[in-house]
Amino acid sequence: MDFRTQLKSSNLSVTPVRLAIHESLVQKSHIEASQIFQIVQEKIQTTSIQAIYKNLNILVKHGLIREIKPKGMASLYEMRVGDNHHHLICRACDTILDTDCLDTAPCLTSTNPRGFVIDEAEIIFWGLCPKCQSSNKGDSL
Amino acid sequence: MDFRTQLKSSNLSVTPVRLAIHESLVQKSHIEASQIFQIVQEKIQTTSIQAIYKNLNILVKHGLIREIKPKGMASLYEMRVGDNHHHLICRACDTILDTDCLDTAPCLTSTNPRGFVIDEAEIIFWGLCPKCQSSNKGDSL
DNA sequence: CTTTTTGCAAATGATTTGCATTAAC
DNA sequence: GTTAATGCAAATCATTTGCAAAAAG
Repeated sequence: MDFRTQLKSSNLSVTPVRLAIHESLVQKSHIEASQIFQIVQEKIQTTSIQAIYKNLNILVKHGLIREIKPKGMASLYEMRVGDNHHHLICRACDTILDTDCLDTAPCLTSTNPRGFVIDEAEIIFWGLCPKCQSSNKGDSL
Repeated sequence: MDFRTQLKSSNLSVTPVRLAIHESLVQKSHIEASQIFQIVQEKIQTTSIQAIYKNLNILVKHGLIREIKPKGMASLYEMRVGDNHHHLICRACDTILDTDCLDTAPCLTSTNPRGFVIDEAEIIFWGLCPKCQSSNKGDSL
């Protein structure tokens, strides 16, 4: 499904800024808001970093883009969502690579995907705790 | 090894602020700097949030505490380090639970640890990429 | 007595909010 | 026309930096 259609499906307006954000993320994955702003600005000189942030938040909320927040870095954004892929980050140069799920539990085995020497595997599971499942708290998300 | 000893092993001074930070993290895990500040302040009224941050950074760097940075939240700190445990976060109430590594690859199976209904498993592998292994970049870390 | 840490003030960086103008539907 | 998005300004929040005074070794 193309991005315009995705926007419409989420009842979001198709605007030049949103299309430009999409383009920037197709061009380069795992980039932060300020970098997106720079790329969008080339097309739309009058845009603002605040509009970028507002849109990124909206797009994340509607599941059109994904946000990752590695410790020590600003939030990074990417187009790939809901495909259970993960990230390899180099401590030295901040290079970020996508990696599909490994067959063996990655927190136990220091397997060596893409030539990385891994010293830490950090996993966060997002969901609803037992209490919030039974209450209505989950509904508003 | 007790915390004073750990500090000395890392050539760090044993100071009241550091001991109070340690106490606060023993008291409650996965708390952010401002919460640590509040707890430390009860003991040491004259302390400052900046001293807390400086110490947290130092302690993280020396591996005495661990930092986690879930998207949408401030950095959280905990005493458990180097034991390959991971985190379950409730989207609704922000409850955070520790979880040991699962036997099956958690990104593939939406297993249900601790009663959580998991909708996303986010993994970040930290390490050195092939290029930085061969250069001297990794040495300074 | 030398080095490290602290407390304070100020700065920075990332991100959010409010509101009037403008563009999408 | 009505609703949603934009651009701008200002505010907020998390975090860092610089420096002189105080505490630790």
